[in-house]
This record gives sequence, C-alpha cells and structure tokens, in this order.
Amino acid sequence: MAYWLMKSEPDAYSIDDLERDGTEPWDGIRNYQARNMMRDDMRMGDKVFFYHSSCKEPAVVGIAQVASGPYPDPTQFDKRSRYFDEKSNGDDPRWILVDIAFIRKTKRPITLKELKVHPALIDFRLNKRGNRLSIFPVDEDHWNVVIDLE
DNA sequence: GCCAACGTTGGC
DNA sequence: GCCAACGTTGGC
Repeated sequence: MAYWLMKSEPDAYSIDDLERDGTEPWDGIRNYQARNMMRDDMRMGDKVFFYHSSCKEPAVVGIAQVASGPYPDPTQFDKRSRYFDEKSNGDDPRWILVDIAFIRKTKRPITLKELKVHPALIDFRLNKRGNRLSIFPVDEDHWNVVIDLE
C-alpha cells in the first residue's frame, strides 16, 4: 500500500465536506504530474493525508483513502464548469481522477508550522521550497512520523 | 527546441 | 496583498 498527500483549499472543499459526503471524485486537477499519479500510481485502499492549503492554518487535517480506479474527470466536458477544457475530447480524455473516501479526521490539525521544524521531516515534500504540486507520494517513514504527532 | 510572457500556487 | 517558484503557452 502506498501513501499520498492531497491538498485542498478548505474554502473550496474541506475535510468536513469530505466527512459529510463520504466519497468524492477528486475533480479539477489540471496539472499533468498530479494527473499521472492518479492515473498510473494510485491504487484502491492507498492512504491519503488530507491537507488544507492556502488558508489561515495550513495543516494535515484528516485521513482518507483512494476509493476508485482512475476514470475521466467529468468536469472537463462540462461547459458550465470552471474546469471545462475545450481541448479535451471524449475519445481521449485529457484529465483523469480517482475517488477519495473519508476515513477520519486527525485528532487535531497537524500544522505546517510544526511539520516544518520536525527533524525527521526535513525531506518531507511539503517542506521543500517551491512545493506546489497538489498531489504527491509520502514515504512510509514520513507518514508514521506525522501520525505520531497527533 | 528555445525562451519570454503569462498564469497559478501557496506561504507569509 | 506580496512574491518566489514553477508550469504552460506560443512565437520564432
């Protein structure tokens, strides 16, 4: 089993939204690296850190899991969606997603601030300069360190 | 294929 | 709101 981190702006979609919905298609990803990971590398049951970004207190706030195989992101064909992509066509969809299912909230938000100063997390991707990718793999060691901070 | 311009992300 | 980082676009 692999581990991942997925970012979401809580104003757009928060861990509370995922708790309410149970399962959610992770739509709107328009970055090829992130898409490739969903398409090629994620497996049902992989564990996911749910991370709140671009907000007052950036933090890991929950645990989720990959809940589907890869399939085309329907919003790319929806003209009314902000994620509509006129260059994508139905025979060869450009954007692929997976479903994400709620497992639990962390006991408390594990803030970026504390992740940054943890000696065992120096190489954690979230702490790297210029980290903008909204989906990335997490080493098992890093996963366990973060969980132990709860 | 190069690279400047532009847009987006995301912490602060 | 600012700005660094960096991905994408498009002209050449």
